[in-house]
Amino acid sequence: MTTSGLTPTAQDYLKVIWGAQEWSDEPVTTSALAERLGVSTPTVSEAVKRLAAKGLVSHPRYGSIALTESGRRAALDMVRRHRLLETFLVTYLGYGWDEVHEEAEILEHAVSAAFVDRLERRLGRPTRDPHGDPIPSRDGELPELPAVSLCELAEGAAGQVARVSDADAELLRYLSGAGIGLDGWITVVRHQAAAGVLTVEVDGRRVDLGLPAARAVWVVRK
Amino acid sequence: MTTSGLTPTAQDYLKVIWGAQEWSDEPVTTSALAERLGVSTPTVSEAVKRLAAKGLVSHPRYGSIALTESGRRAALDMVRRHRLLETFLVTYLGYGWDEVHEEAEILEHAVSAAFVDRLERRLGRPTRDPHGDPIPSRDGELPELPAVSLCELAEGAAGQVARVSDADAELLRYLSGAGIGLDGWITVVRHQAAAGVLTVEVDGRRVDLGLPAARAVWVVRK
DNA sequence: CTGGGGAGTTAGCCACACCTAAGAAATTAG
DNA sequence: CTAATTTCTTAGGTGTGGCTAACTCCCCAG
Repeated sequence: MTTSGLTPTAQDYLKVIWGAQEWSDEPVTTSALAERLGVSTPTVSEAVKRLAAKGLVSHPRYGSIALTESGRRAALDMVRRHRLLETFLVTYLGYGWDEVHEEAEILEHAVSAAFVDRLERRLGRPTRDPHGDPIPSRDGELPELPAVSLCELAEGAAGQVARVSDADAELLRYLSGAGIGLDGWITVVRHQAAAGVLTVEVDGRRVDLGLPAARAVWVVRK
Repeated sequence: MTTSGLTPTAQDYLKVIWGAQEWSDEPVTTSALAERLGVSTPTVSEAVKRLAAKGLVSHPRYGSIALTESGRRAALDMVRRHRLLETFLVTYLGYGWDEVHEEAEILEHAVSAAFVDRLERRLGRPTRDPHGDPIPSRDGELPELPAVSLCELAEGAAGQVARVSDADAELLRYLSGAGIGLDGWITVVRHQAAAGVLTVEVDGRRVDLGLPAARAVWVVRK
């Protein structure tokens, strides 16, 4: 219901705006959206104008873009679709966790609400996707998990992997190769801030992670 | 490969042209396509012009529209996608055979070639969809089944249901209710051509079918 | 063999989603 | 506090996919 009547492009904009809002305090700007969506700023300007006309976002001239309540609902519906689809691709079709994002990105615009509900039931109402991201409920609830980035962990501290950013498929493959996967245990051995390297121990093996990699891995302490 | 680079609309046109070519000898006209696609004739005219420019169809001015070889390949790829998806929706998500067509109609444009191949493997390389329609192979082979419409059967003759047209969901529900399903046995009891009614026997029960219903059911004799 | 009438195409319009180039606003620098 | 720079928007163009209205072509009937 909430996403019907929206074009795939509009759905994408809402999802990206939601993500930008969620993961940082910086204002959501035209250029930031253009960057993430891979389009020019005028294209974003026009699209945001259309979204505002539909009451899905607010955008004071030259100001920061924000979702309205109905915009947020639509965005979360897309996130729900995306994460359920990723779960399906892994558990039913045997995709790797590095391969699902692109496919889900397209499929999320194509499946019906009935499909999503059936899929959720069939998958056993999962609470997180293959990367550990929580799956929003049908009514827009999004469980918050108490995880922190590997970077936040002090030397000697250990944690269980709860979430890994799916933004970079290459990185996901690297992490798999290093033995890092969901629910695995990691101990931080040494911070080398200057070198931008974090040494961790996984399954008794030592692994050096660059800062981007370390930032992408979220763990639950202890 | 063969369908990539085509818009969903173009894919739909090709599929409909293929269907029109396949199921009747009548020339494929602009107005026939407009009818089936639910758009105006000028819209079809423009779209066909674009398809012809891409070498997917031939259309002599004011003449009949026909697929080229590459057009046929693309159309069959869409048919393959559609039928595999219908099979999936029934076997994995528990859809009824009357509910799958619409959903597959959208999904067929969204799934990747890799998805289709994985799905086919996962489903055990099925040869027909939930309505008995044969599923084209990846290289465009389409098994022909030796079935005839119920109408062709003489009084007293029996046959096994091999294929039911999925064009009308209402009709599919009616047939299910009457106990008619894939692989079931049917005996023709009486033709009443004047009344447009065919009396058949299914599971020991007598059922009266109207002509549209009888035409939609295909059986293998004996 | 000439007129209609119906089918098909062209013309001209709108919306969406993209672009580049140019102009307006806000912020930052001097 | 002006000036320069960055950022955003407007202007104008393209392609796809729709529409209605008007025109053109083909064919059949008289």
